Amino acid sequence: MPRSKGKKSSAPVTIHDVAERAGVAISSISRVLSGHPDVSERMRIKVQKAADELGYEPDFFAQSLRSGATKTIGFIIRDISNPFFGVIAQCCEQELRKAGYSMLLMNSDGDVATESINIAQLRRRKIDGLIASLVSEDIPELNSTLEKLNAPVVLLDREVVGLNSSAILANHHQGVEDATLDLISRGHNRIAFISGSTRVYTTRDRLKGFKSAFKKAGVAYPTDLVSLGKFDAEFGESETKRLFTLKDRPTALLSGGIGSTAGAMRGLKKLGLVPGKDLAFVAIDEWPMFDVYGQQFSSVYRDAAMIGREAAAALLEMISGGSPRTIMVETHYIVRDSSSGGLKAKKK
Amino acid sequence: MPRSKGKKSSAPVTIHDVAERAGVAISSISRVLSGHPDVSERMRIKVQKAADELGYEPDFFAQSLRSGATKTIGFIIRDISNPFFGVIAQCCEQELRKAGYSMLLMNSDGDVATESINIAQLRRRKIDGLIASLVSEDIPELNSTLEKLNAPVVLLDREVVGLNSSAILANHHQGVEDATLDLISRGHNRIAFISGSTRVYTTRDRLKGFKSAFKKAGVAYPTDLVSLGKFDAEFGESETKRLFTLKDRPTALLSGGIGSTAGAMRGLKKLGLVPGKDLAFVAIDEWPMFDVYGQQFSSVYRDAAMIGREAAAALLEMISGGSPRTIMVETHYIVRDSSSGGLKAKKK
DNA sequence: GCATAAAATAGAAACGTTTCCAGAAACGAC
DNA sequence: GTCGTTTCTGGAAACGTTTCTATTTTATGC
Repeated sequence: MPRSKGKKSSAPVTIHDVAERAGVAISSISRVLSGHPDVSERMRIKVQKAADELGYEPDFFAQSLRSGATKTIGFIIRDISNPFFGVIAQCCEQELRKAGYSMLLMNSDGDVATESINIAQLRRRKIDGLIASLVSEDIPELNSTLEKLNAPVVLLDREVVGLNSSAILANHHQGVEDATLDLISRGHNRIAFISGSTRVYTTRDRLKGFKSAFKKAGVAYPTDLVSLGKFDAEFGESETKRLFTLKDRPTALLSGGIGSTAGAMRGLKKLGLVPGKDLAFVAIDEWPMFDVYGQQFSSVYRDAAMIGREAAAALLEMISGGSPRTIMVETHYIVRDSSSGGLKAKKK
Repeated sequence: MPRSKGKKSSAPVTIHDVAERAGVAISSISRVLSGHPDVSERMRIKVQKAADELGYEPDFFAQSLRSGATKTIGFIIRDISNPFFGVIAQCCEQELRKAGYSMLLMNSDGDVATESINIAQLRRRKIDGLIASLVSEDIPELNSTLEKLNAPVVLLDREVVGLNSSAILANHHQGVEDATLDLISRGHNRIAFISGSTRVYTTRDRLKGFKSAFKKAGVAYPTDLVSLGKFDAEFGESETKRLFTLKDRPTALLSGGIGSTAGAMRGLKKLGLVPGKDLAFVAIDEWPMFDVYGQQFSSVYRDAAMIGREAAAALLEMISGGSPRTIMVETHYIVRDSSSGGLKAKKK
């Protein structure tokens, strides 16, 4: 018995009670409260009064069962404790709330199976729409799973071919290329790059920018310093340790995403290397308050709040019949202290 | 029409379809699938087979409407982009998911009215339980609003008198007292303290620790350096600026909570003051990765992941009939670089 | 084999809405 | 007045389950 008994909490007031009090049919109550046009002024007042007096609130589940609309949006991300996702979720929830929708939050824990279970759960809950940052883009059953949802979908930084969904994509390659070119122009050519799996757009687009910078600069692309695997901190840390203990070790590092950056920073610390001094360091995506920490980190910045708002807007648009669309969000290379360093030996 | 038509998506399979296929009554389907004891093995197999073949999934809303249980938990916090809350939400959601519950996330934006609207919304959605970090403890209608929910409640770091709910409280005063005593022993007596409103337990308990440290040390308590108002960064920044431009300005600062800390750091930066050098600085609550930033910040630490898990556990316990309980989480003063500084003039 | 109890099943009544349909009232035009 | 339209209202049928009650079947003890 999940709902506590409540000492003397009178049974909840239903549409029948209102009908009885107003002395009209229940269908009239429903019509008045849902703003149906064919209702006389006299009826409207009578019903409104009775409803107010009784403090009537329509039962959500009965409404959803009958009408099919749940006013509920699913939100799936790897990990809500990642502050970048946190900002997206916050802004998104605010926008959805304004429009009368509530948000069902689920962490996928970066796991394909968990993600799939979550989507199934959301389908049973008949969500009106889904906003998701998927673990991977090329899971075989993914498209059919999402289509079975029978609800509009907005993907965050993912490109799933053949799926009729909206997407909020970031223009990663631009920011990463700018950052890489800056590092090259400072004299670096051994630049390390750590990011997640190439099975998602995010990584592929970052890599594109990284590669094109070397091409544009006419410098050899350091294949051995590129490490792509997972977005989490564990991977970032172990790969940082590995790369920075190589014989011909890198002089600069780009870390892709909050998780990678966290891992990289921890790894560097354990190796006793200081960003901005012993190496040049650029983080892709910012931590909150990145600009005020004692040490100033360079970054490739994108506006998480805007991503959240745009995702909500795109979804609401689709719910009310609009077509899917793709929104491109700009990224910007922000130069701070940590872009220096790593070349002392060579400068001499 | 919120649910898209779906080109040829066959109508969803209902319990009637399964009953027809298996050649039994619909009540038998329900009994088998909900694990009712009075079911023959033959029936169980027959029904299971039919259900599997049709890919039957019970309609969530019909179930909830009839049974009253929604398997949904409300989660209300000020702001999910605060990484401290993010960790709590993440761990909490994981635990709830394991138990078959989903989480409805709502930001209160630190606003009493928004919070109240959110609670009303959750009531209409007949949540099975609520986990909340409330904006304030002494809103007049708060108790009745929460009681009308008719579901168990777990409060995060809040003490609401007369409410029959569980609570996860942190032992703030211990950590704050330790930190303050350390600063006093280093020679500080002009220590500033910024935190949120005293209308919540969090602030009151921190203040208690702050005050008792001065008493224990026999040092005059600097009333003019205590600033209590809001938890957000704006307040933290403006108060930091105000306090550190006083004539007899403080030599140390404790900032209460992630928001205050963010604001304080920004304020100090604008004033050109460096923590650990121009002043001693202790943050109450940690940022993720606090320990690896170039600059090492001292903190009063508490385990957010544990808070999230405990909250989920306490709620699930109450849902299955257990009594409310209060869990006390320890805090620890962690000394890092930023506890130094601020006393150069005096040292000479 | 027969009464009796226990186990298994079917049927129907909820749960609280929305929405369809039919009919009543009101209205103007003739 | 009668007729055809509108405008409004009431009744009832959904929506897809769970659960209560009644009935049938099976098992048990003698």
